[in-house]
Amino acid sequence: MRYRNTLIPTSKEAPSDATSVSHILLMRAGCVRRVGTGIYEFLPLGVRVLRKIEAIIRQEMDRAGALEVLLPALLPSEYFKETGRWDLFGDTLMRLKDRKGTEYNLGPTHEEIITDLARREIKSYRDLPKNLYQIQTKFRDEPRPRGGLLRCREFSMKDAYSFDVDESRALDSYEKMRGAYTNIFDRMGFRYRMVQADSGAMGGSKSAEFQVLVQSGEDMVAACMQCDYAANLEVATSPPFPPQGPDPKSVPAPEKVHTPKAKTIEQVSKFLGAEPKQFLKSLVYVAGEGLVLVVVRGDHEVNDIKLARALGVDEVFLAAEEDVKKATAAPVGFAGPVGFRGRIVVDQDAASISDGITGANERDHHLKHVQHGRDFEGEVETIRNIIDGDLCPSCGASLGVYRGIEAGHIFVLGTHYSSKMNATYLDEKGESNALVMGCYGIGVSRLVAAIVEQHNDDNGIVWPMSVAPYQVLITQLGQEVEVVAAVAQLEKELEAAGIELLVDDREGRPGGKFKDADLIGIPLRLTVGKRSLDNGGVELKPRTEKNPKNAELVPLADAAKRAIDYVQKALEP
RNA sequence: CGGGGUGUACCUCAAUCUGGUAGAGGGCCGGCUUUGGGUGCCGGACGUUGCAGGUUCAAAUCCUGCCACCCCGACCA
Repeated sequence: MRYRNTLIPTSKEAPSDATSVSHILLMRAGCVRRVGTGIYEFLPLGVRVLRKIEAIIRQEMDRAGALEVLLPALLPSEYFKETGRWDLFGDTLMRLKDRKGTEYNLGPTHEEIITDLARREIKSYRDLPKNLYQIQTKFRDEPRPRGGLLRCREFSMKDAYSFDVDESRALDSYEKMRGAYTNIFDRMGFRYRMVQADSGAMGGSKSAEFQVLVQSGEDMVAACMQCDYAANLEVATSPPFPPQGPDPKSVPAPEKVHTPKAKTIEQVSKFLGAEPKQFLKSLVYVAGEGLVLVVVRGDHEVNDIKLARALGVDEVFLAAEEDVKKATAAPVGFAGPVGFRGRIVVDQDAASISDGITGANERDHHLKHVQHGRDFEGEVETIRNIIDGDLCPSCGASLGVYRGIEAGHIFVLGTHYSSKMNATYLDEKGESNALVMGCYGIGVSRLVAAIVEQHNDDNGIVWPMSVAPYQVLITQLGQEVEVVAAVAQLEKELEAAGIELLVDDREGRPGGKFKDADLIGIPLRLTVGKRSLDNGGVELKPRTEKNPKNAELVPLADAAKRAIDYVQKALEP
């Protein structure tokens, strides 16, 4: 492809509404443009990346035995009404009516539609197992789209659904998908972890997320530095700390101390000369109807989702200042479990402190020598966030906490949808059973952004070869006859070898062309100019090589072969 | 939905506080110059200042209402 014949509108300046690296670079490199909040158009360069990603996904899905289908995006409301998700999805569902007033929604995901297909077309155990997938546009009225392609209202997703005779076969299907996903993310050059996730919402029995590790990620993941253990922060665990402090029997009775104006853990610990981990941090939460006093170690933080799960409620949030005053009879900052009338929940690592410091429920006062089980009662749960340095529950090594982008999610669904929609098959005995399902998603357009988040430098994008919009870029400097001829010769040889080639044949100064080359991030650059030819050939420089002086000068006759070798080597597994 | 911020040329932004002919840089078109990391100069096109009201001799600027977008929190590929 000749640059003059394509449309790659690059820009020196970052758009004002972009904050994430991927958003800025995809815009600057002319890959995408914003049309509305959470709605993007793909320009030629961006589409090529998208198609590369899709091709890898298709290959691996097909190889795992999945069958590609294409379901509609425009869905009559009856399907979502049948499972109750017409109401459950709430505002997130994009709804519309036709001229007759019939209700529709745009598909946010396709469990209902695929289950409908299955109940019509899959009748016998002989038809099983089946795994059907599609790559298709999804619509969700997100409360807050953000980060460019990272979180959109219209986005491309690969979704697959497996159907099996029973739970154990469903697990086989799940394992196959796990393997396919691993191949997919490996081939795209990601740094990622497969993590345990909270599978509650979808009603499934087993699930894992594929988290791409980047600073700008929305999710928090605790991952072991030694073994494979990795878990979403809301499900991550760590072994209980050994009891802290002196022998419990030797601890004197609680003693009230005056701590004027010291409210935060930091202030009080400084005032009393104690460490934060000796504190019983007490927080008042609203959970369902009532208030709950939550106690964690001073250097720990409460995880709201873990807390809600422990309490058996949908959600919890910190009580307002007024409610705290009412509940503790003291200003915020002096709450404590001793004498607190109401429900108390204690984190296991706070419960094991034998000699703790905590609020006295009285202005400017704290209590020393406080001990769970002796001085106050409270249900013991694990409700704190895992932090850097906590121990791995699997192997005992150190955990690290990372930010991640959820790029894929795999679930065993069970019969959640099939039983609601009466999707059954006949087994060998002629008995009717519900199909056992699994579902498997990958955010395809999100992957474009995730790749850029992980593969960039100060000058722009650095595409991995497997997903690069073009594999090789020829930067032509000058329009002299011998330069034009050399470029044409290289172009012919490379295209004959099936290399995806972009030739920057534009007029313009070298500086600008080099800047654009780095920005759009083609993995290998061949520079052809009068100077290089006089020096003996063309310059070959991988995008990963930052120093232009390290470009390699190769004879014109060898250049094409060298480039082809480079591309092939980069594509090897 | 709560909190914070921004709307001026295709893009990035000044001018708004203190009302008085709407500007710069980049990009784009034309010319000269330059030619290995965003050359320099000259000329040119591009605007209902988000929308609707109001105040005023006069509104980008002040007032009221609305809309859009971005960021921080509760959901998700």
